[in-house]
Amino acid sequence: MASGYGAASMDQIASKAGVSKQTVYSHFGAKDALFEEIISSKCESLLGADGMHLAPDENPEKMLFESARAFLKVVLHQESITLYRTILAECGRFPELAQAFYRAGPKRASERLAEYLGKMVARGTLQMDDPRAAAGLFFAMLRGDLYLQCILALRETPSDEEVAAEARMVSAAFMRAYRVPASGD
Amino acid sequence: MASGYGAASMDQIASKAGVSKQTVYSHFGAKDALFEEIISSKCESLLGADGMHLAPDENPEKMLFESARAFLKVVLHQESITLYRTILAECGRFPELAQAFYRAGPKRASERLAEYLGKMVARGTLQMDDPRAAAGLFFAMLRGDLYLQCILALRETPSDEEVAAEARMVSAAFMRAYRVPASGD
DNA sequence: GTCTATATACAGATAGAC
DNA sequence: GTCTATCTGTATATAGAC
Repeated sequence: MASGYGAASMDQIASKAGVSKQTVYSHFGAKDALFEEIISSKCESLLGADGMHLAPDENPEKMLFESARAFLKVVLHQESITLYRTILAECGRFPELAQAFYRAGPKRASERLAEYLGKMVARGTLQMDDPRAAAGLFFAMLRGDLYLQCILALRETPSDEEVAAEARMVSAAFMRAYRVPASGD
Repeated sequence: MASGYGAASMDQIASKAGVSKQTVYSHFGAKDALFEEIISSKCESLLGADGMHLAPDENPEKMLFESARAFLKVVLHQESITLYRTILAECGRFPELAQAFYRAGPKRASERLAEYLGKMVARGTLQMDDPRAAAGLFFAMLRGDLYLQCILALRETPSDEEVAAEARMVSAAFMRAYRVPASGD
């Protein structure tokens, strides 16, 4: 994960695993098969367990804020960032890994939020034409400047306070865009 | 650009350039120096010329829509996507390239938009606490699901119509979040 | 099953002729 | 300045002993 597909040699891998190279080949057959197994496994373990608890009876801005914080916590984690970089670097050679990543992460999270937003619209708590598009925008806003700087390795992993502030800003902006307007607006 | 730093061999590069390997070495000295020259040059040529014409006297939603379209046109271009993937893959080995990318692209665009948004706030056309944060959210929304799918090579480059629709959706959402509320709201 | 030793290929970089 | 030929290291993958 630290070196990427090309730079990580089978010698290094065997050495770090404390076994010989032949043992690695006995278990996985070839380098590309080992790589696919590692990456698809990481997609599930890192992105699979989302911490979103979208209770329809709670205050929606609070729910959005907590979801935002949980999402940022996951995607800003160093392992997720390394995973994302690795998949992007090799998505030409291993297209199925990009799909596994997309489905386990962004797609799943967006679908769950869209379902919640749909309920809020039905209740008259929020107002929007397309809950799926709105959910996409919500997570897109969370992949903002802070995320970009972390992905590009231009800054350290943010503190919990910075993450909370970012989550607060995004959930507030989302609410301004999709709240139910007061009468006269 | 098509292979990335590790997989692109100096033999291939020399062959594609129609010269011998020694000629490449005479001009650039080493592989890393050649790589840095290519990438930083691409950062400027691809991201430097932004097509944003932010006229303060025009309708702000129209200005935002046109800026959104121009931004998407650039970042969804195949060359920009390849550049971004390459920089992410090598940002550990070449941190200064990530900086050059960030400054030439996201930072520059965001600063220009923030300046425009500040003017709109001063005029009372828009309403927001932090124009820089709002500008960041605007471009973050444009790096949404469509962008993510292109980056991950999960779909083809979108048509002009799809780009326009995405730009329309984002500029509309931005306006809903930052418009000046009517009296009574 | 796991090891050491090796086959084969190709990488980045350089020497020296023209 | 540009070429061909070569040095040196290291990669993936395999053979065969224990």
